[in-house]
Amino acid sequence: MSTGQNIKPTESELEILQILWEKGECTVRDVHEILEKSKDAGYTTTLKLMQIMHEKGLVSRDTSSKTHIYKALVNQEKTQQQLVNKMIDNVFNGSAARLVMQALGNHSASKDEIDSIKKYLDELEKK
Amino acid sequence: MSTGQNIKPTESELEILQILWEKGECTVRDVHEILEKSKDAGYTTTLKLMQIMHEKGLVSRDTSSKTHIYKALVNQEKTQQQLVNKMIDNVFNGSAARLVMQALGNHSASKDEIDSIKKYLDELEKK
DNA sequence: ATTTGATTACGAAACAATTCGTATAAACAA
DNA sequence: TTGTTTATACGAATTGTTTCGTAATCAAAT
Repeated sequence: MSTGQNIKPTESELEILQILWEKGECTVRDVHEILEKSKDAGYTTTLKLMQIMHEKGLVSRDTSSKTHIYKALVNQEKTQQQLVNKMIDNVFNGSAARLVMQALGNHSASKDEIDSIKKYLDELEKK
Repeated sequence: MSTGQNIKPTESELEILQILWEKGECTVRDVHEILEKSKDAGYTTTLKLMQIMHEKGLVSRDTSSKTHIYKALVNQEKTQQQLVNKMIDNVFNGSAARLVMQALGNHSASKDEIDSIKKYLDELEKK
């Protein structure tokens, strides 16, 4: 039971959100240039995606100058939370613990990572 | 790098795989009756999905009797692994730790769950 | 044998996501 | 001004997913 919108970015949209979350404000070209490195798509494709994201309310757009400036409107953590919860339900039958173990098992977490997770668990347990 | 197939079940396919993983062998009706509880779709929809899954090699099908018997062909853990890795990349910028914390943060893990995760982390750290 | 019920097969519609070609407009340089 | 470059807008093709109606098939009951 959440008060917020129901966000469901597609995969392509998520790629773009990632960039916007990191960079803050971006033009289409900014985004496209980063996207290009890992993906093979034309400029107008990126443009169209970002326009659609704007229609959906995922991003804001400043059109005061010719080159428009985009910014993520959805919160990174909230979005991540939503996607993780969905995956827990959808893929791990509701068990957060199993997801966690699966995540750590393969993805070879570093010792530092493991320690920070432990600390986090301790915190969590106090409450 | 990975030797195995590249599995990418859709959301509906995942729902069905969940059931097959739990139940083992199933007819379309078996699956459909379970699906119906949480979802509103017709019988032939479920049938069609399972036929497509068969074409894709996600499930096996025994057609020796009129009522066909389906079984998951893709491994549960491997599939989960693949999806989690994808999410780590796609949503958490490569940080497993962040996914873990996000997963535990909200989804109100029980004390038991937390303890079992801690134990798991200890094991992991020994290696 | 005929009817009834349950099953699979097939095809197509409805919808959503992705991609890109082309048109148009603005900014800028010559 | 005129041409070049860089934007956005728009529409449409393509592909993938989900849904379901209808037909054909088989088995079991009458």
